[in-house]
Amino acid sequence: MSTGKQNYWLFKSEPYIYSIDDLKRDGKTHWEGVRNYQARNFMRDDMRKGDLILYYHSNADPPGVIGIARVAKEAYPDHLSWDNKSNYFDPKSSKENPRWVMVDVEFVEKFDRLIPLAELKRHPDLKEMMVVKPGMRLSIQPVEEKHFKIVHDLGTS
DNA sequence: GCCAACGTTGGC
DNA sequence: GCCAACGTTGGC
Repeated sequence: MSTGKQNYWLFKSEPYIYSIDDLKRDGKTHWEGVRNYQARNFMRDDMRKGDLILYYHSNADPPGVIGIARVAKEAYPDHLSWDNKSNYFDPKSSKENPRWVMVDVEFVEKFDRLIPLAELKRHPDLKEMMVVKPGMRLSIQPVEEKHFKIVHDLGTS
């Protein structure tokens, strides 16, 4: 899957924990605390610097895509996983043998409006997009280029 | 706040 | 290696 060409992603974040406005303020952040193997493998194996990200607000009212971010640094060990004072501590991870990784993400743009999940579900050309599938909980998802472009257009037109 | 869907853990 | 119990996610 990692072909060297640009890939596209969707990152979920709960806005009251870390919203796109937080990312805009910070400019760049560590995408910390991913503790799901599928999501980790995407970060570790397929994510490249410059990949573009649909920034998704989950557990929001309504949930949906609110902007664009970019991969600023490729996967490296998540040091919080061996920090026993962190919420993200995992006793099975160590400095010698890290189990989890994170990437750095930078702000690109905030949409003029949030594109609600319901609107994505309704869109005839987004039926195959992962995020609209029932029961899809993965917090980091690959996105097809054509889907990325459609959602980007919805957010900026 | 509910709860269905899903992932992980751990006893056997 | 099965699978029940448990914890988490996240839309509603």
